[in-house]
Amino acid sequence: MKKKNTDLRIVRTKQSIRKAFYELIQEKGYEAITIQDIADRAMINRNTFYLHYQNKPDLLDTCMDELLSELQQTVVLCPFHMNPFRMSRLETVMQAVLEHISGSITFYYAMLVEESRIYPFRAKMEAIIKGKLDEGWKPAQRNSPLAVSKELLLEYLVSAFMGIVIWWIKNDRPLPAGEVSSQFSRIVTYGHLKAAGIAVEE
Amino acid sequence: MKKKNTDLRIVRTKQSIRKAFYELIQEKGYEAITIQDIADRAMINRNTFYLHYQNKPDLLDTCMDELLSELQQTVVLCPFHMNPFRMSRLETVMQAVLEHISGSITFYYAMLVEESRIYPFRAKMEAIIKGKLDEGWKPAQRNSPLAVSKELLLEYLVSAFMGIVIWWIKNDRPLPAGEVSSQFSRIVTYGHLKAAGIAVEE
DNA sequence: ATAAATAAACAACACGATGTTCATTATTTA
DNA sequence: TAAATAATGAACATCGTGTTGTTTATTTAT
Repeated sequence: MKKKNTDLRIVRTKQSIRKAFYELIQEKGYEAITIQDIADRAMINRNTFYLHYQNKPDLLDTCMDELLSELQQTVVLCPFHMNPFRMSRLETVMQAVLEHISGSITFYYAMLVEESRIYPFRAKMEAIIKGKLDEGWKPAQRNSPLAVSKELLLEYLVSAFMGIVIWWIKNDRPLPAGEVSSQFSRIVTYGHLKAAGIAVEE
Repeated sequence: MKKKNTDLRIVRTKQSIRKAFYELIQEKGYEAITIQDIADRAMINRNTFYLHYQNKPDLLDTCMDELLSELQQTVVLCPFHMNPFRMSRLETVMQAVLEHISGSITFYYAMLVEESRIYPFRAKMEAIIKGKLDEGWKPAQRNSPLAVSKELLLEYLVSAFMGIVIWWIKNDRPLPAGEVSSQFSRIVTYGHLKAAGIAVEE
């Protein structure tokens, strides 16, 4: 049974807060926002904010969960084959995600891109790795049927690289460095099907 | 010409601040640290902190740059072939990075893992993607010479996936969603060499 | 060795944001 | 129409920040 906020004052206030928050996030970034900012923009008293949310992180959580549950829906309902071209599983999911994101691009921008301005460590580290991987590219072969943009490929490599590194740190270094390195290298080089020895429904 | 801090008081103070900061970061996380915390731990007056650093982010920046310039050194000097087994370029760099990280594991943990507790959006989104990709795995083939751990492979896929998504958002959607999806899918499936039509020195 | 320079300590302050309390006013629901 | 409750407005204590003086201790230069 859903607790329904039948009182119009409540839904109206919550809406204004949410709207103000989204606007402010893209104007000055999450960190710089004060409760007073939100109250001013939403044209409510600052106390009223505390009537509905515990604090700023609480509001953020609510917004995140709201949007991510939409994403969840989008992804869960995502069929294995969604069109006549028999797109792969990954391709299908990726496309669905990108299209969902397009509908709420400013919030996703704030959450995923702005974030790296406040915690620039990951981005700085990525830049170093990227610089190294960027050395020694050979020019693309002409008319290669599979050719992808260099920029995209480089981003792909660096992201996977960083992801594995962070996974390794988070899980308290479950494998020796040499083992991780060689497995990573194999996946990158041969693709996930061959590398894994795993069959994935395509 | 290097500006040398010949005054022992300065180097001593800076060292204590740095040490205190590193300790506190792993004890309570960056966000929760106050200047007073650092001053107490370093056994200096709070004002003395402001004599050397502008604020907390400034101190963080200094520490980051210090560590990342070490990483830079490690990576730049990283030879293309570092051992008789003819490791690939990626493998070599990965191994060097992991070994470097092991030497400062607590700071890297704080910067790369703890971060996601403060900005949990990316992690939450990753979990959704991971859940979807985790469906429909087939068991690994026995004795596959290239077999890698499922956990590592899944992390690899999700990280690359998220990296491309963020790249796409950050660069103001430079390609249509369908194009990104199909290129991504190709790289994952066929490996970067075939997918790119690019020869990379191995 | 001594004097000038300066790092560090100590106290005080203004400022801004947070989160809470309480009385009052406005709006909704019964 | 009356009771319930959402919203307002003012006040307050608390905390962390960053700054400004003054005094003490240590280092550097003469």
